[in-house]
Amino acid sequence: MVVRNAIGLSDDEVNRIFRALADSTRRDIVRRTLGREASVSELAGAYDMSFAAVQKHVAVLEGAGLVTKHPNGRERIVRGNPDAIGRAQGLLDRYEQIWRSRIDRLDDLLAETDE
Amino acid sequence: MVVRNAIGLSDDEVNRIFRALADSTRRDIVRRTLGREASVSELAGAYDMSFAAVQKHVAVLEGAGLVTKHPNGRERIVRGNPDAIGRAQGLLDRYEQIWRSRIDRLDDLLAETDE
DNA sequence: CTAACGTGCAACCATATGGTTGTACGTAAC
DNA sequence: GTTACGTACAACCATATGGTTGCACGTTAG
Repeated sequence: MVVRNAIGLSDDEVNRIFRALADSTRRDIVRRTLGREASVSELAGAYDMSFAAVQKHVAVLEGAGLVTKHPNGRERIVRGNPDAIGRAQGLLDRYEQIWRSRIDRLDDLLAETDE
Repeated sequence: MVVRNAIGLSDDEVNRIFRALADSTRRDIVRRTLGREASVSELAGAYDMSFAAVQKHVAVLEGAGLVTKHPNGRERIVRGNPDAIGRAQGLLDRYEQIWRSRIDRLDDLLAETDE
């Protein structure tokens, strides 16, 4: 059985999401395609690297669910997926909650000391 | 000159933050040490891998600013750093903003069509 | 003082990652 | 129909990553 967290993502899916975001080129592709969809070759033209390299970056993003690819004639249209961003935010939110609960426990300790 | 984004982090710093979060063991260390600080060997005892491996994971997290390490006798106390989590959230917020601004532009288009 | 503990670090290994070039193939344009 | 375009994919390479073991060294306990 695959372990899933509260957000409904497996550990592996979370790994892929953060891994995909850990590269400047890929973050830029997400930014671009969230604002306005683009074909793979259109994206490739924007970076100083081979078409195949950009193609790989898009594949990594697609594997993480951060973008989707839709065939359109001979082109593949890439669109940023805001849902995946939301899921990543949800993950970070949980860390903040843990931190807050720690603060609460510290407050409890102080309250006890006051008694 | 190092390029910095609106959050005040260089591209490289952002890479390190997401890279550090792209590993289940490291995310677990962050969770643990956000809730309650722990020594490196205490952490090492919690995972089925060598002390050195855990030590490396802590080093990666420290390099990303996600945890801090404080000497205490012969131990090193590891604490999760909630500020770094907040910065990562700030980054994802910007993506959401881009998405929203896209929606706004689409709304504008529709509004024009309605006229 | 000596033994045990906690840590840091180097060397090593297998695999993953990020890039390249080259080839093949469907689609569009002429 | 032929040519050019957009994409996919394989092979290859250098480097990064995630793990190991072994050793050195400061600190604490007996």
